[in-house]
Amino acid sequence: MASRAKATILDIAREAGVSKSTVSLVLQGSGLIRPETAIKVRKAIEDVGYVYNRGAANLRKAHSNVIGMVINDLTNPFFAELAVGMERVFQAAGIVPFIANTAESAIRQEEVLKSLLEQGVAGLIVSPARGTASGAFRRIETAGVPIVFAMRRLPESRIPVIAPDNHRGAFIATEHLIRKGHRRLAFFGGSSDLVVYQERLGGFLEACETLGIPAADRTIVEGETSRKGGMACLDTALATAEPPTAALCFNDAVAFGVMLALRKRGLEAGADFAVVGFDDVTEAEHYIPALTSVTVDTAGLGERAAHVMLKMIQSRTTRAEDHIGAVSLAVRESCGPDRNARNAGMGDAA
Amino acid sequence: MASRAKATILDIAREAGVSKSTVSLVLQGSGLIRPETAIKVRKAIEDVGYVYNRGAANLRKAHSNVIGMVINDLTNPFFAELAVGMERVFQAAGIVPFIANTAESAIRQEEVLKSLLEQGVAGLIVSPARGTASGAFRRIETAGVPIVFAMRRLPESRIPVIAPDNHRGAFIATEHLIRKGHRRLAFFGGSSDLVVYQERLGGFLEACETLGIPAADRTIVEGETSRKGGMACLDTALATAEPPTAALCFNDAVAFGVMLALRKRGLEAGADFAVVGFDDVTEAEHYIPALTSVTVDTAGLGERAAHVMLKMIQSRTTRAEDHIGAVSLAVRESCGPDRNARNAGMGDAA
DNA sequence: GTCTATAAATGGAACGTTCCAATAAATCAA
DNA sequence: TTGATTTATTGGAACGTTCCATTTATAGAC
Repeated sequence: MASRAKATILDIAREAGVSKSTVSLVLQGSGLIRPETAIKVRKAIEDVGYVYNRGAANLRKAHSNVIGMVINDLTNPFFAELAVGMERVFQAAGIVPFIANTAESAIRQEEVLKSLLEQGVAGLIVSPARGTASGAFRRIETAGVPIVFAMRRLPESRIPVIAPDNHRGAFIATEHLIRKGHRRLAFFGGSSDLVVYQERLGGFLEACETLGIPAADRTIVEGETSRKGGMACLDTALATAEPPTAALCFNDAVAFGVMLALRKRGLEAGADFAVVGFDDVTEAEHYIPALTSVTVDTAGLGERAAHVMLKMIQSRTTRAEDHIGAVSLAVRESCGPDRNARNAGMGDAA
Repeated sequence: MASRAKATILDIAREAGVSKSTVSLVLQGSGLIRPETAIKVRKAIEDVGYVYNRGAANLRKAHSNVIGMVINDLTNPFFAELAVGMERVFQAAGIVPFIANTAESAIRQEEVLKSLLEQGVAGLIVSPARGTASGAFRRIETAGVPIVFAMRRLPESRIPVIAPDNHRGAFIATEHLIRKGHRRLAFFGGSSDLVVYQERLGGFLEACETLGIPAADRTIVEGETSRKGGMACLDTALATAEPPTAALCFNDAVAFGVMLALRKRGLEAGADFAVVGFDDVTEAEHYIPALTSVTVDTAGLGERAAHVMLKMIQSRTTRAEDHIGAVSLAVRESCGPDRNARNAGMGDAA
């Protein structure tokens, strides 16, 4: 059925009895072409089953309308939501973003970035993988390709970042736990090689400091940012001499893991141990018990990142301002009623 | 910092004091080049900050090493798992697949496919959006681009499909419910414009037929394939004169919704109403109560699809066999103990 | 020494577009 | 009619690669 070699602009020209330039003009929707000619050409395009060769075109015009979106963990619904937010604005701009997953591997990330660059992307939105080397984006910067980081940043990079206010989010969540009457607090999950971790842990520590929780009453357990990691964190923490009564988790996945581990021990989140998550994925409010979590407006940040990218491309700059999104606490069931009211002082001996 | 115009193969040639052909050969790892020359060239490549222009290359060689993955709902963890399975095998083959999301919109899907085609993809793995027109892939077929469907198929298309055995999955799940003693069964969620729906519903109906559940005791409620859809289905079903005591759900998202709605009514999945899901996403076993679900080995199907694609590209064919994956039932808590044992006959009066 | 065989490197055409400068056709003013 | 202006259309060079056919250098056989 299909013709041997794929049709080109010249085949169309021959078919329609015009020159290749005319066809090109029609393809670009130029107003310089007489309507009847345009119709004739469009018909020929249909007839020969033409598909536009963007690679050839880019050779001349060098701006490619492809935007790459590099995501560190596609199976985390949080990032899927981020992606969806971005897509909304790109779609409106007539752009199809290509998503690539790095599965939290710096090596894979390098391959992915290389491939995207070679493809001639117009811009890159990246949530860097854990353990990304500090120079990993040098190549991209010198290539002059606009790039923005979403959700995560690199230690000393000058690349613009779109992210939630992690410090404040952790602060208000911790404050909430303390106001509920908890005196021995934990911070679960994540690892210190992530800037986000430092920000969130920083907020936690500042709240402890400000509201009078001594260092001795803080338990910090690093761990994988997954359900499994959360389960391990709880086990570790409860094995200590003076176990915490509440935990702020690095993200919701960790929090779900903690709640799971609690249930395995016959304890219940809310009643026996307070749990707060971070990111507020859609699942959080449907969980049993519903998870109290720091809302970061994921899709909104995605939209924001996309807008910034569009602006950078349009103004052919490689610089942009950071954007730190507002956060709030969605209070649900997983940290239970006030501890003071229920059994004041229990466990405050230390 | 960055040089004005981006470096090309000629800049490298000048820098290294060789011809452009030599540089090209080095780039392709040809053995015809003297090692010392190759080293010299590679150094020059570094020095000028060269990035390979795959578009230009494809203009000559016309096979592009890009594979597109078109997915209908990225926020469904089920599809994310599918994507991850595919990535595993593509990565091993040194290919970076680009993922694009259609968000279940046929219009968006058309844009996405067009863009991918223009980019010159070597192949396409597609999970078609709901309501895809029957001719939507004609263009791609005539362009001679290999394409396979994953998870979903189109009514009368000849494009190879990689999917689980939906009919059998639904059959064994239904059989399980009947053997547990349920006599009034429901099928929740999905809509008849999806072939998958017809397959799953078909398995449900065949099991009912075979095991003696009369049509009058079957409740079929179509609905969105989401939590929300599942909640609505339960409400509808329980409002009937002779409500069902068990339901097979179109997928896990629907099942989660059903369990949520049960809880809202003070009922519990397992004890008061049996729920079985389909797809067995990782969340299923962590849910409370853990969801009984039809396991389809999502990641495995993803790998399979990727392998088939690779083979098609390699043998430059556009045809391949369908692959129907084996399924099994992961029995967990959401359909409770045997109904016969617990309170035999209750509700069997009708 | 020359002659052949092999190894290494090269020039040039081609790929499918875009876009500039140029041409051809149509319209208008005088 | 002639020239000037506007409207439509067109040829050709350029974009950055690959790859074929050559050329040049190196080595081996006589």
